[in-house]
Amino acid sequence: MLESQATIVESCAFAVDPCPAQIQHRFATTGFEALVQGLPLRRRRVRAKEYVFRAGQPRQSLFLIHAGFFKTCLVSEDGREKITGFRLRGDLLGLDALDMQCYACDAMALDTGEIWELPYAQLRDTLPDFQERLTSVLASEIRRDWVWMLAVGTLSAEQRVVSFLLDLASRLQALGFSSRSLTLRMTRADLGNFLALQLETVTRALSHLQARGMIGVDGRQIRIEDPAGLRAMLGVAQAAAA
Amino acid sequence: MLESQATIVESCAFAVDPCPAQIQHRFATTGFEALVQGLPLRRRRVRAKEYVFRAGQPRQSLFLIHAGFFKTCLVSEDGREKITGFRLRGDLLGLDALDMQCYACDAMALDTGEIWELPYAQLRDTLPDFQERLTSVLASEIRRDWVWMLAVGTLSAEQRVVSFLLDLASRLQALGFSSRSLTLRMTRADLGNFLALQLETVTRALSHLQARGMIGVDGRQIRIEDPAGLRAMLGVAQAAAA
DNA sequence: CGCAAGGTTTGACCAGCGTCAAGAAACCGT
DNA sequence: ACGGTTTCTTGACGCTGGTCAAACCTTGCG
Repeated sequence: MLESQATIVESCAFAVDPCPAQIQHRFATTGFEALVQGLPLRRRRVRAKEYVFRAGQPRQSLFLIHAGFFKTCLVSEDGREKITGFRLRGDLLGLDALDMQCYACDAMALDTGEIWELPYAQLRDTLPDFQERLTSVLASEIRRDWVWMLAVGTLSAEQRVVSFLLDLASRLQALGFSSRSLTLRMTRADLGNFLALQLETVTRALSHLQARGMIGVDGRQIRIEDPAGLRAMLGVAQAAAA
Repeated sequence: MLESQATIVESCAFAVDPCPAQIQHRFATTGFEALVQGLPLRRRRVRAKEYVFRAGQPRQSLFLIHAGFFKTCLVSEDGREKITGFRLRGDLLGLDALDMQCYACDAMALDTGEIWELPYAQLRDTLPDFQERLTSVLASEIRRDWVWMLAVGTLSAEQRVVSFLLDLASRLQALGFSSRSLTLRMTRADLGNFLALQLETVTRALSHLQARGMIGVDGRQIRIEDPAGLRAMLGVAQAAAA
């Protein structure tokens, strides 16, 4: 469960007693790439550790990720830091500050990549259903956040790591990459921050999963050896029995 | 920090080195109550433990809380449950499912209250800046969630409880209630669920805070005796020194 | 009115994960 | 290629908070 992915039907359907309809949490691709195809957008190449924007900078635009791997990251005034998500191609950066003058978080590239700058005002006035699409993406982002809040609140350290790997794998697969082999572009500390764990705990979880033969770990290269086994660790078995 | 509140300037300003502008995380009142004033809305009274809607039910409307105290709550297919927020007057219920056919979460009243049904399609076509307002509320909700993710990821059990109390107090104050005396409408288990704690831990935190003379606890009645002391527990002191 | 069910508090115990530390490996920029 | 920095791994240890259990209180319902 708790996968957020693109075209693939979301695995986090909800158990609801009294109502017949099923929920499919599908975190759809934003579709913005197709939408803005042909528009004369400013494109910007970025390299690892470069900021797309930082919290507090005046907000003019949204950014559509065309390639690369990014993190968005909240910093409180007393210095506590929280990575709010890792973003891939098709994701929008800056959405969370739509109602503000400034960006609300930092957005940093973890890899070389390319982003397309979407001038907000212009798109709003030219694209007919721009606003509707934005609300869709925002609502989707909220549900995605909730699923992680659920994971952090209810899963053990190792389960969280498994959830993350499966989630990332399926997102990458939706983008056309292998679902078995993936590269973590973030540090263990970043991963721990996102999952509310210490970096040592992340390392230990990965080592342990490797010892059990469920994944292969070589630095940031991860091989998913036993997807079914990993999924079983998340208590799907329990649900299947019901 | 990590307070989400209405008219009051948000205390969660961010420390940002390289950029001059300050961020004020102000979780503004939606303003929807004034906006829909005079429209012939269906109003519905609810009592404690009544559902406004449940995950999976077909979504037709948004609901604006006019009175009462509500929780929204995610349930995964394997039965893990997560309260995603407590909602007060002025908050909208159902926003997170804007792009879906069905509601994505349960919304339950924790108290008698009144909600106003906002027919989505109608408002979209009649109110000029309806979409813009929705995106604002959605973006604000995302930031609010992030602040709690930060809290859960970085604060101790007792600090989380303190954060919650201060947050709730300021939200209630913004609605015209006392900021010193408040009633928790949810159970200890609900509170623990939201803060990623066990109910016993919540109880212990409250007891301990009472023993230190910072709050008064009488069942669900809480008195805030030492707001400054409570805020100091959240590491503001550290920031003030910087 | 009294019982049952749900909610709260407190204690005892302990395990999962955080903390600290040290060493190895990988990744720079020069 | 080299030295320095960052990142990763593993171990030892201890604390925070989870678990289990029991008693008490409140609420609602027959």
